[in-house]
Amino acid sequence: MSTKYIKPTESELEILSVLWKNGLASVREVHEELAKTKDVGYTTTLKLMQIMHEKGLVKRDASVKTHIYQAAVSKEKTQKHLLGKMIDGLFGGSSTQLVIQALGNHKASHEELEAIQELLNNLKNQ
Amino acid sequence: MSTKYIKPTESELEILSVLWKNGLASVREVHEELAKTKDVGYTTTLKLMQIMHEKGLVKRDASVKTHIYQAAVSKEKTQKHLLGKMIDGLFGGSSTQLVIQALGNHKASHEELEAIQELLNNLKNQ
DNA sequence: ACTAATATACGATTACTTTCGTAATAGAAT
DNA sequence: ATTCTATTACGAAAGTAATCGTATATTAGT
Repeated sequence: MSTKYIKPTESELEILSVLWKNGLASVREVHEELAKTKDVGYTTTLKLMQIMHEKGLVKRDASVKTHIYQAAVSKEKTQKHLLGKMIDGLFGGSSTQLVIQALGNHKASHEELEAIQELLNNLKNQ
Repeated sequence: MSTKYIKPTESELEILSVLWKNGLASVREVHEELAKTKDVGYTTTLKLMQIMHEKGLVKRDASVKTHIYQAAVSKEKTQKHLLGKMIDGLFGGSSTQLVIQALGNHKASHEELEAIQELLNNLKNQ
């Protein structure tokens, strides 16, 4: 039995992204990062991170005045969940369809294409 | 200048999926389909489809008693939009990262792998 | 024409998300 | 110690999404 997966909201995902990049961060640091691309108040970020803590999406060290947060859910698992949901809901369960769309619409460098080629070779030889 | 993209909500996406599959459908038909996997009332589906009509997500023929709906947004464009958003938000802008995740986590048949290979070859030769 | 069945319209409620103001608290500076 | 500053806590409001009950309208059957 695994604990229920909690789907982060969009704003929560933004915060998780910062934490995944930084590892550890105070509310202030997360907020500064968000403020670069978004017009939002400090207490809003704070509140969201508190809610995320209640939900178990982040952990925090509250032993010091300025609480230090970190993600409690892994980037990979979250990606996997949301991707799976998208594949099921939008691409009829076919990851291939999604891959084709993704490759078709977004430019990839030669190195990236090689990386995919390698993965593809592995999958073929199974 | 293009008209603003309207992001369908999750429930709206479910309805769009039915319409993309059926082409044309009444509220009743859409509802029956949703009811297979979801516990929801008829008027809820109706209301959602009315809202979608206001938003321009669906078209309808209201000249007959039982209105006939169809999607007003294409599956491909919607996929592209949501995929792009996901790549930017969750995969650091790298479609390759997403492709690798997708291929790694979800089984693909030999035929599907070949289809991807072909696409890959095309991309390489550009 | 009347009744039953099925549809739409619409408002209200509930739930969830995001927002921020204000108060309380802790630490730093003087 | 007092003041200033940065932080957390908390509650409430605003915004968005989903739900459904009830009223109204339309059609088909008798």
